[in-house]
Amino acid sequence: MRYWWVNHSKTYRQEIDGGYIWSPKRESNGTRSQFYDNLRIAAPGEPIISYAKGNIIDIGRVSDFSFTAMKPTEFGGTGKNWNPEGWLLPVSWSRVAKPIRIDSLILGLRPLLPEKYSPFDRTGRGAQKAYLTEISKIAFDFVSSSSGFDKMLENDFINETRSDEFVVKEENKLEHDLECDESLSTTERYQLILARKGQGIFRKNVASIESMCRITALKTPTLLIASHIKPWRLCSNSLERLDGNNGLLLAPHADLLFDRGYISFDNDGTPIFSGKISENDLMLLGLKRTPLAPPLAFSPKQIPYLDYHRSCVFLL
DNA sequence: GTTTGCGCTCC
DNA sequence: GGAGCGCAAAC
Repeated sequence: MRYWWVNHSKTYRQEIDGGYIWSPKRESNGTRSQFYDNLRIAAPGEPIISYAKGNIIDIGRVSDFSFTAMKPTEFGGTGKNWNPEGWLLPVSWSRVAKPIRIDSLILGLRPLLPEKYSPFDRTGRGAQKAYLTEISKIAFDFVSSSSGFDKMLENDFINETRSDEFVVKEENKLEHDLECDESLSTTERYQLILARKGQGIFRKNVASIESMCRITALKTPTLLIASHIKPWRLCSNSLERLDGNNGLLLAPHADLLFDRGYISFDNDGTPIFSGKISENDLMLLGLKRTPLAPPLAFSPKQIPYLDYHRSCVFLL
């Protein structure tokens, strides 16, 4: 169990109301940031303290693993120079009974914060580049006991917002945009929308390249789902959305796990299972039995899509 | 006035 | 690559 602290900047309101935190994947100059990478590390159930404008007003719990998502439209002009591709981490937020001024805590809290990647600088000012920072249990308990929100975290989080809800929202918006896109022909629009569900031309294109589920060896066409390797919502154009090389035929449960990043593949066709899913669950799903489908190497045209899946969808 | 953003420097 | 500083900008 890890404990987290987030320094919201101008997007405090949007993130609390929306039930998430979002960061770019990279700094605007392209370099990595530990504060951004932390969104990939946070796991469901872990607590987060929200800090903004000198106050702790909200406390949250991570409600699902982070996933690749474009900068939320509700940010508007804020964060114009942030990279648009980022991580979205679903968080279930609750308001604390009484907001806490940071000034009343900082003297006691400062010595409990990490030397590196601290959310505050030595003078007690919010650290400029800090976003999501990991704090110790001791630091978390200190804030928690000073403010009496310990029991707010005891409730079950199983019904809280999952990544799927954000994904569906994003897809619906994109679909609406596609319907209104005058630069596309009617049939093209129709096919792109069918492709979202793995139907139409896209499925036909995939079926000409793939013949069975690469996880379960299932071959029955009526049971196989045509799944995008690079997710439909993240494709940059019509070509990627309809390209058969950007698809796999998967059994329904394998499709869901592939979609959510629990499964990916090496270029030689060997399945990779994420450490974020237990061996026992994989066994219960019948995905860890031997022998699986024999690995079949991917073609050079499929590999860029797989690279994308491993780096942007697969759960590390 | 208070908090945040950005560019710069230092190690 | 991370931290600190000063000043500008935003609220």
